[in-house]
Amino acid sequence: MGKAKRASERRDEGLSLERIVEVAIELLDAEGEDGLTFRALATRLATGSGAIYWHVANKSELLVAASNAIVAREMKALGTRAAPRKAIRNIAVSLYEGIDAHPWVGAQLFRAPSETAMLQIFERIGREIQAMGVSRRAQFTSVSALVSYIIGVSVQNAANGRQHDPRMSRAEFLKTIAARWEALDPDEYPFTRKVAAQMREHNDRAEFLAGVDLILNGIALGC
Amino acid sequence: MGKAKRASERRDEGLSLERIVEVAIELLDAEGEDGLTFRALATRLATGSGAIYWHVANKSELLVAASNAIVAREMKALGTRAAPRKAIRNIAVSLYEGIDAHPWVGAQLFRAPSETAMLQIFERIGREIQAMGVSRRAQFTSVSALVSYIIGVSVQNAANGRQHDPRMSRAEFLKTIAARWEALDPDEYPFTRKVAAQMREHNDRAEFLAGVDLILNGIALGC
DNA sequence: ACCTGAACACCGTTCAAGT
DNA sequence: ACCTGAACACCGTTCAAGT
Repeated sequence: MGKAKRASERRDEGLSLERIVEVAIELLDAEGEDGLTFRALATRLATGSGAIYWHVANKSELLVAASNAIVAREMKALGTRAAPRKAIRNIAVSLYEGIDAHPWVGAQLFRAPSETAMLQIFERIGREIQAMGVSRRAQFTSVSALVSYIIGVSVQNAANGRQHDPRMSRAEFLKTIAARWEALDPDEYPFTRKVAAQMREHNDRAEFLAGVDLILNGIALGC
Repeated sequence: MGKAKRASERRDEGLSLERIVEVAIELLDAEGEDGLTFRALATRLATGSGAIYWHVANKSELLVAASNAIVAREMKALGTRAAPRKAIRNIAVSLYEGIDAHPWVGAQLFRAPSETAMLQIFERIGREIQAMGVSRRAQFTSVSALVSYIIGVSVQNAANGRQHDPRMSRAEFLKTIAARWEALDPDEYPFTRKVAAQMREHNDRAEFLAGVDLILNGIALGC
């Protein structure tokens, strides 16, 4: 052993999959999904666009690798010691914030659900559900529901963030939506009109966690 | 009144937004998201690609219109009379199956969450939550969680369906995945290995509905 | 007012040619 | 084994010209 795997560390010369993925992530974060082109990538890597194809089969594979890298990073950063419910909330928040910071990960997770990424999340939540004492036969359903909810809301939140003009503040944005809700047809949208005020004041992250708790309560009922 | 709005009915001549959207949906259903190009659309409509731009601003707007049309159709087809919990399950199943039959709707709902589509779903579920007697202050959170879960899982399910080779049966597919789960590293994936058998036998639609019930149970606890 | 279709700018991907 | 970069096929979108 000893210096056996030095090669994987610093290599300023030549391309490598890691280097390509790293620069792809930079591009995606800086300019969004449309910013990632093989031409832009090649320029930043000071090479020809064809060279990238030596290390990666196509763009879709590159996106999978990039989003796997983010999910793995987020999961690794998690502390390991917390009570089960608290631990699940931590995992949920990490993913929510990770996807919020890298919205393209969300899109990717949905376009081509990556098994490796999903498995990591599934496993972490599964262990906590087990620790909560959920019955053997309810475990699969409980974990599936939680994972789906957490990923689903995180991705929707990230997609929503890209929707509105970034010069508008969050408060202004909510105000605009709430005003639109209040102006809806009273016969067609009675309920939505009634909760418009709550829409104006709600906090997305808090609602997300409230939803996680709702599911956890439902799960706890079963055991 | 009387024959005042006849013009909106049959017009075999000339283009119209409705006609364009209709053909776009046919194309999307038949050949998937990549099949929708302005050139293919123009050919099917027997016109030039530029003509379409007279009726629709760009491709993104066309996708929004097409997916709104599907959601509206699905919501309209719903019966109106059922007990609240049953009604919510009906809405959930309609969306799940609608998105399963038109996977591109799912992708679209996430790429650019359409306010009109979301509002329709939010309103329908909201009325039922109100009918369940959920307290005023818990209503917004309850409906948000349900809508997020229902849309999220439906979209993920549709995306998963496009993943694997269509020649493989569902049972074969699950068997393959379960085998892969069982072969995972015992130290890194103890939980996932343990539930691999349940993965092999689970039914996606049933798990989806079980998740809805979990949330409904959590909601009912609060009131 | 509405349609036509060539033209433009820009992609992902391939591949013969190089080192 | 790995890199280069021109070439190919294919997009969305625009726009001068038509009716």
